[in-house]
Amino acid sequence: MTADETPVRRRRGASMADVARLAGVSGQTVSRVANGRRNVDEATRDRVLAAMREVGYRPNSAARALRNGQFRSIGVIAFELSSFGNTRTLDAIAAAATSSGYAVNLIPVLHGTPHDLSGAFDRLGEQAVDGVIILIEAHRLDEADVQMPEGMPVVVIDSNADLDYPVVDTDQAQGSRLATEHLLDLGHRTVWHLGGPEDSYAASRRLRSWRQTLTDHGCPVPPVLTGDWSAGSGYAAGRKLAADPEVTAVFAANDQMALGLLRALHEAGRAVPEDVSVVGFDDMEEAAQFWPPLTTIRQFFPEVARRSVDALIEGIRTGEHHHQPVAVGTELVVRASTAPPRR
Amino acid sequence: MTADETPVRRRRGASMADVARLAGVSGQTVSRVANGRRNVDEATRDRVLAAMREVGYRPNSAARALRNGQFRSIGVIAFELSSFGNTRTLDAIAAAATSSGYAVNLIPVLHGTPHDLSGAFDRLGEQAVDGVIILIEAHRLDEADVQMPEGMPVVVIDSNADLDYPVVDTDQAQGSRLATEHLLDLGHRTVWHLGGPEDSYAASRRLRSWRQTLTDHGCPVPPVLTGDWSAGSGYAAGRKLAADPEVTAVFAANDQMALGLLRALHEAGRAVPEDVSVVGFDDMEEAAQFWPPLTTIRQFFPEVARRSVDALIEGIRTGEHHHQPVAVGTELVVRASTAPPRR
DNA sequence: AGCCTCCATGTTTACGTCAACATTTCTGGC
DNA sequence: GCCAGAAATGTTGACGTAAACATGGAGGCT
Repeated sequence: MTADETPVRRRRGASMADVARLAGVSGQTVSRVANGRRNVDEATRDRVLAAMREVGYRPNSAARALRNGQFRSIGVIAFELSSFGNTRTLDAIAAAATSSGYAVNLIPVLHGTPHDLSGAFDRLGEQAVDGVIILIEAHRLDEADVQMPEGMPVVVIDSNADLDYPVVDTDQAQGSRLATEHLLDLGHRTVWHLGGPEDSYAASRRLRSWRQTLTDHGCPVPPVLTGDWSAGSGYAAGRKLAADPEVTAVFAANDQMALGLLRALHEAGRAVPEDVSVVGFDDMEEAAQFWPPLTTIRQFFPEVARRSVDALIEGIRTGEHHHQPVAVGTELVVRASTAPPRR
Repeated sequence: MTADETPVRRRRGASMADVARLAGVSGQTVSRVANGRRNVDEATRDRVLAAMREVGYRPNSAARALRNGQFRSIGVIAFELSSFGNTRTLDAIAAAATSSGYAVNLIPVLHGTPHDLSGAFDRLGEQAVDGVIILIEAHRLDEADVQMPEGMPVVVIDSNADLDYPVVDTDQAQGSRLATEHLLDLGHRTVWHLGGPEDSYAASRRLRSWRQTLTDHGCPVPPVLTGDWSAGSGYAAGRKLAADPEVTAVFAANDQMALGLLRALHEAGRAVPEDVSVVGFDDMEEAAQFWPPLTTIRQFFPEVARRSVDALIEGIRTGEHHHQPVAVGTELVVRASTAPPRR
């Protein structure tokens, strides 16, 4: 946090005034050219453009933001990029925001950062952003030194839908059902589940839908194993599953845990898919190269990102927001890790 | 790109003037309190702080930036976050920058984006950043619609060292040597290499060092296979390697390609590590859960990020930069994918 | 007491941009 | 050739902040 006192020797760039002087026009005319206004004479415009090039003029976004009262920038609050889904989503958000003319401010959540005394404001309030997309579990925000300034437009990804913010997310329930039914359709008696952390809404919705699907099909509901999204936790859980000969089909709540699960099964000498079928969730790029290649549920991150950015920009524009949550569908990708149960 | 014309109804927040009025002091005193200056009476400070809280005052970063001539924000130009290393680095950069009081602006490089007509300035120039960290191959910048404004401090990660910018990076050569020598030490006659894309400096340095190491040890240098960092390309290359019984040890230029390589070897019925030993590079979190767990070269991304951010801030402060490239060391992590060659 | 210093606080101003309004120049119609 | 109206261009001011400078009062020293 260290507010640094060292003064900065900042060579300011050329301003509109400089361009105006050189082109022999008023600053306002330069402004008009810079903003692509139509009411400027062709010859004048060319002269101004030339002057701009000559002095290397760049609009000062701070002045612009001050004048306009908005930054043309959106903040993305992310906890850990290490999670595959968040990374993909962030990437897609950046692309979507850029194509809409917005910059992206990445706001990491650092816990345990005792905030600097004097300033009574939180980090987010100081950020130069017009709105925020929250990419982490909402409840984590409480632990952190970030709190939502009043009146700041917000869109939430991966959270429960009863928040007072618009929510955009993958349709977890649909994906989960797809995965579970795929295994049941292959003839498995039931499907085990390796869930994500309990404080994740995405994880709990996947879990709920898996349970519901089993119930709908009249299948017994085995006990749930819980991981933390990491491959390591998938391995730990996998060792237990591998030891149980009853287990013939497992739905892991993400691909990374599925990877650890695969390792545990190999180690225990249980063949995939002959002895045990495995389905993941996400369809990360590597999933196709797992051994065996992983059957999984594909998420459409760019779509989620596009919708989120659009909803946020809408909120910024109007100051209002729709409360219908947006759910983006998923797709089952069948690969070699699933097969009918051995006789 | 669509520069949108829709006007925005932006409810401005409280300004210093509002706080000043409420606290019965001048705006300047509020400014002093907000910036933690010492020369303010205790009682006055408390009164101002209370007023701030009451009106929900937040400093306007645009005005601040305009006044100070700097944004307290750094830009990170990244091409694709999908690459594991870049993601980790970005994450670490965000943490490091935040802890130094800088915000992070994510600037994706979108190719083929014809820039909006009127504005003659490039995207980066309009970004509200004091400096830039380039996370992509420098030559890609030429293809993109981003060009470096003159006088903008820059730090480059993963590039050739003869640029006019400070370069911070993992010590690719050292890591590559570690990997190669580990395999040679185990008794392998030589080591094959599955390289990254040719236009990557990191890849070419890993390749060069691998070759040098073999030469130093008097080992034959097998032909190089080239991938594009993706697991899929690792698989494609792996199929060729798996078909050659001469191959007993492979050094893949990153873990993702190593994953594809492992799959290809399994598919071909060649046991790892009994028939073929494999070493990766990166030590991504999943590497420990590959089958078999992958021996690999660990990179220290937080260290790279910390150094980059520090160097950039230094450049922002002084306007100068050191040209000594910074190389962050790596570490060999031995897991189950490597063993002495079968007799 | 007289004077000087230090410190809290106030006043003025500029940072770069652009909306709003003011002014000038052009166009066309009669 | 004159005038209305449109189009091009100029002038003023405000956005919120903080540096520079100004003021005024308390306390210390001879």
